[in-house]
Amino acid sequence: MSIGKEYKPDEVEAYWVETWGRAETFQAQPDSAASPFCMVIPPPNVTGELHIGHVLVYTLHDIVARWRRMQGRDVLWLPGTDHAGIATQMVVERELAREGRTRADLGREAFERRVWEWKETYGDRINGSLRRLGASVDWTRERFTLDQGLSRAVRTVFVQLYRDGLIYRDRYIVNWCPRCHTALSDLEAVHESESGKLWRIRYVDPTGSPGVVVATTRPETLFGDTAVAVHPDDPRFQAFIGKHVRVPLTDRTVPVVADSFVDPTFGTGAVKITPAHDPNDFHAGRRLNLPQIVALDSHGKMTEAAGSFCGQDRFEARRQVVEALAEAGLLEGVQEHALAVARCQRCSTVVEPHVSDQWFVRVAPLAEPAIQAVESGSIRFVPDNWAKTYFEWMRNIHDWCISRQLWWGHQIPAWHCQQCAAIQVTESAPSTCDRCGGSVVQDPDVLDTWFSSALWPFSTLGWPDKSSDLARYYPTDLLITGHDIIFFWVARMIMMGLRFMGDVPFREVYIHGLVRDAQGQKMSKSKGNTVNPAEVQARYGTDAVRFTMAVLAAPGNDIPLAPERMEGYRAFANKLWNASRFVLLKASTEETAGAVDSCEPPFAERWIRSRLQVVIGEANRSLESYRFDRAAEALYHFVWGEYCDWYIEWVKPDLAEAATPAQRMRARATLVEVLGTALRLLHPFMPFVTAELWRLLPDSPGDVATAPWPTVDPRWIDPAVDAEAILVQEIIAGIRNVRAQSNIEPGLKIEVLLRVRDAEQAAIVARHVDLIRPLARAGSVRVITGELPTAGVARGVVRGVEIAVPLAGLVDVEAERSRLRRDLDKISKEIITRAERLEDPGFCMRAPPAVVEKERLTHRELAARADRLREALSQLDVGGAT
RNA sequence: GGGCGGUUAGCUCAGUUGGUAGAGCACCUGCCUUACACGCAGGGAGUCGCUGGUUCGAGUCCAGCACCGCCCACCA
Repeated sequence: MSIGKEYKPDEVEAYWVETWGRAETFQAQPDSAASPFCMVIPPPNVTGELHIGHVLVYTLHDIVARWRRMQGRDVLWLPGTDHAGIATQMVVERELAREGRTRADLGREAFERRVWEWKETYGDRINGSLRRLGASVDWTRERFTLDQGLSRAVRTVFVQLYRDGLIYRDRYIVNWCPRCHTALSDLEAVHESESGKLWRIRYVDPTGSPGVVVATTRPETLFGDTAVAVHPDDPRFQAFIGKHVRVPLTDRTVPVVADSFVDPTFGTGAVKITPAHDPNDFHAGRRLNLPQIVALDSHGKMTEAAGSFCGQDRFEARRQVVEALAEAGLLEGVQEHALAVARCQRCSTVVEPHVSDQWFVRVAPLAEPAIQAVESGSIRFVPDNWAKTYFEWMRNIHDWCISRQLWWGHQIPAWHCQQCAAIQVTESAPSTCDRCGGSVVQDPDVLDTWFSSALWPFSTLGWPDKSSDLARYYPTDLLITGHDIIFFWVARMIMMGLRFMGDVPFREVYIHGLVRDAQGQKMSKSKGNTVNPAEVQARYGTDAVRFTMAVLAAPGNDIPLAPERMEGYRAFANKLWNASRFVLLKASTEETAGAVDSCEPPFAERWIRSRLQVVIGEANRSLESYRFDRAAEALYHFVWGEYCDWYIEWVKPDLAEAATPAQRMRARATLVEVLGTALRLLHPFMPFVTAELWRLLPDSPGDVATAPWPTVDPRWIDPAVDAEAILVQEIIAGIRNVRAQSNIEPGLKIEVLLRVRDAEQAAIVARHVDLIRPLARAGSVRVITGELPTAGVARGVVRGVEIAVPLAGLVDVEAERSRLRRDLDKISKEIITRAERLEDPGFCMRAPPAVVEKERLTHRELAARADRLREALSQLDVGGAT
């Protein structure tokens, strides 16, 4: 076995990606007696690339998966990809555009074939990235939202919901993207605040009165006006209600109607009603039985209804209409006006309210039980404040427009009769119309991508068949996802799961933050601050990237990803590597001895084992509550701050020639055992380096991924030992501090004198002189019972233990004086605050006696120490003078 | 308009039940000490957003304010 000075992630990762990729390590074991633990992956876009946000989610998933697996659970982490309707179609259309073609040139079938080719070509990229991340998914159960099984699930759900009256078709005003040429759901129309204008336009009364001035942000839609509305109680307009006014630039007149939805305080108090181009007006139109006039077509261009403006783009038309109004003397004013513009989530085109035939899910009846499930605790959000967001949305939910005028997706299982226009909704194509016998044609629309995603937790497990996987793994245990898709995905999975499985789709939902850049800015391609996963994995190692994600994943917080953090955890991986290197070099000896068990565990061993139990407990508690950050931090601190910084240093003498064989064996065994446990604890976070090191351990115990998860052995927990070790460590640090502050040559062996507070401390120091001496680079360490010498020494104090290093002639008098003064200053301030507290009768009477007593003791001690410092200072002056 | 978060060291953030403010990074100083310079040792650094209240005692509990962020929304 050879192990280099540097951890080289690329070689190690390549080996393990290969090993884990071909082995069946991560295949679920449905026949095992182990209790199942299931997660479904939030499916990435099949033609997309893994971005840094995926790295976060999948790292968190994998931590849980590996941890649960090591705990002995039968883990199923099910992988798969999403067909991602609009997104994918756009990508392929863009490719076509480069060839100078459109999807219309190809026709639907050829276009669909083209997208499938894309999927075959690029679908593997995402899986390769997932492998390189170390994701321990069950590849034998991989799914795709458009594969046969899932498509059948989609059709089954659609048909059932239709028969239950929860899916309906309506000619309705929807969000329409004129560029993508499809309807969008409310969620896919993203509102952005922009500055616009509010125009005041006069609608004259043909009978002669001045008419009514309306306020609008969209003058170009006036060609679609079919009424002007005012508030029924608005005194300004009483005379006009029921009369007709002329729509500017046209010959049409429309009635002035009264409706209480009009806000008399806004604008002029009168509003034009354009039922075909404004959601509000659409409803008003339905209420008031107004006709619809379509002034804008599905491409956002003016129709013939706009007369001479016909064919113009909507924004151009707006300019020209305003101009024409001004010329006609009908423009009464214009003002700046902040408005929320809805844009297409995919292409940012301004969304147009558009009346068309669409399919909808009646959501309210589905939402009710979904709210219940979270209220009752059947589903738990982590952190739980996300439940509020969920409730807020669910309680105000609107029907969901699920039809898209796209070609890539699940075609709606509805057939239209070409003769009688009857609609049949069935899972497979009927041969003829069941009403008139005419020929039928399938509805051309496809379903919103999120429709199939909503079924993911059960469709992937075999539903609608009663598969054994479904029986064993549904409900899944945990869903990990971002808050940005709580409405898109989480809520809908809950509704569909409850409806079709009669049970929740998952018991817990962990909501992670968004990955941002080091300055906390949102990452975006346009800002150029994105982080490429493959790049950082190559630079820092996958384990470092993963560990960074884990340690930054504080619940409720976004993840500011700074390169320095990844550098830091690359160093940690290297530290672990080198600590292991030390252990392995010491352990790979020919020496064998049997007497290990018979000798008492030395103090350092008792300490590190005690600390180990504590960190195991901490890791467990943290993981149970999804505090990935705490678990990672605890492990980092244990490995680096305790195992490496103290235990390895303390144990070195036991490994030396001068030690007994039994001491050496004991030390080696402990080093290996504690390291092995640390490797197992770290494995979920840093799978590669831990797997490699575990493989190199003596007697090569197999794959760490299937090694048992450590459990706390309470017999080793010893708070007294912990406390004792802390005192010893602080004394060492105190001596080092004296050395550094007094500019004592690093290599020089010094004499150390200690004045302790009590017999207990004296005993502790006496017991551990051998632990103090080498780390303090001291030739001798002596406990003095009387006063410490005040002249010719460098001194310090820690936890009531006063330290003096006699160094005749070597003491830097100036440095020592300023140091003593600083100490005295600090202590004096502390004495004052404590004295004030003790003089406060309120404190003495009301605070618990123990607290008061402790305060009094500390005060006395500090005062005594201040005296000694003053003494030392005066002596220093005397000594310095000589 | 409604809702949800946040404000603690130069940066990013921890701070469990109120009891002398922490970590990582950055910074300064000294060390190639025989696992590791991706390292070792030491150090400096904070009016815990503001104002009031409860309390012997508030970063922590309460109220108000300020600023910042996010989400939802059919006020033209």
